[in-house]
Amino acid sequence: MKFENRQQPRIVYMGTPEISAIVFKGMLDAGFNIVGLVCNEDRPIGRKGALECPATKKIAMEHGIPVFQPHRIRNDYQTLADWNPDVVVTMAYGQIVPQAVLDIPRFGCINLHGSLLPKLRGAAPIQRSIMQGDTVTGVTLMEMVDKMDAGRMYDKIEVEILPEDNYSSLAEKIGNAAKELILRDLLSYLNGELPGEAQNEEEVTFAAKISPEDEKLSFHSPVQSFVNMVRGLSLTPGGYVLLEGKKFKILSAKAHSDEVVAVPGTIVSDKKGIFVQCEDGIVSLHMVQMEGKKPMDAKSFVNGVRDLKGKVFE
RNA sequence: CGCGGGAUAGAGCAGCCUGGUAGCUCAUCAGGCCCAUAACCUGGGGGUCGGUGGUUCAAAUCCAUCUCCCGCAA
Repeated sequence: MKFENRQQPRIVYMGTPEISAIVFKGMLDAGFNIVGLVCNEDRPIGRKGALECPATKKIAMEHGIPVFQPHRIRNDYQTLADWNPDVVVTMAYGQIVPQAVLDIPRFGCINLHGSLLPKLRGAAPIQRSIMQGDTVTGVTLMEMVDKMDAGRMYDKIEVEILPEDNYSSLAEKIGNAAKELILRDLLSYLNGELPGEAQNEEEVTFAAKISPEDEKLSFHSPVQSFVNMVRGLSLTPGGYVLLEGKKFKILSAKAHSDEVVAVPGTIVSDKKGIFVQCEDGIVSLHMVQMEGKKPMDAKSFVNGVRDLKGKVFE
């Protein structure tokens, strides 16, 4: 049989955060028959311990779509099986999907991955692409197999990374590209019109999850790599350095000059901003956030601190 | 009761411990200097000091309580 329209296939969508919600909502708006959402559990967010539900769950509730939030999909997937999907579409679900689940839908499980595979397999492709200074990345529609991001590739969309992009802005672009990709390809995929191609294992690179250590920035690096790290971590979680023992987040920064006039980390000027020495030049900090304070532009920060010039970031 | 920081002019902060009619930097307005300027000089406007009670002759400051914001941990 052949799927003639978007109402026919029974689709289960798996995804948790905002970027995934963009795709999820896009599919709903386009008229796909999504019979259920699988997302991670509600998590206590913030200081009050109030439970916050995933972005995708909010969309599902607005559309009256059943939601399944297994603690461990590895052991708990009967609900998904009961939905009897023809296909499972995943983006940024947040858990490893076991083979037993991959075997449920007769047309398999497909995933939208935020990189141009085989580059940047893994948990944080968007952040890592910025951190390593890439100027182009993208989204890949791929088959899910029992090995992380290793399945056949069916289609891709390239996304340009502009110098002013950070993780947040790029994630939004990737989310929209992913939406476009799934909308144009899903029926073709189900009808067997996308042959796909295997990934070249020799070109594989990995995008490791962002760990707390990754969030600590160092001025002992070239200006451009410093700026790329800041971009890759912004707006959340935000890279930081220490100023007199306190956490000082740097949410945006820009290369300023190639002068070297002090040891890395030294604030060489606090006129109209914060200018800090890096290994091979000076970086200008734009948005910053002191521990316990709101984010503010560097100029405002300077107004409230005396004798900032000459201090050294750790 | 998870730990901690904070709320003072449009913005960022100081003052609070040791109560006595509010100060700094920036922005803004006016004037000046200058070939010129985002630079510099002079002067001005702008604040019920988060809310509510209490102590006191007197509260930004001390006590109680409430609201909101943020960092960490999850």
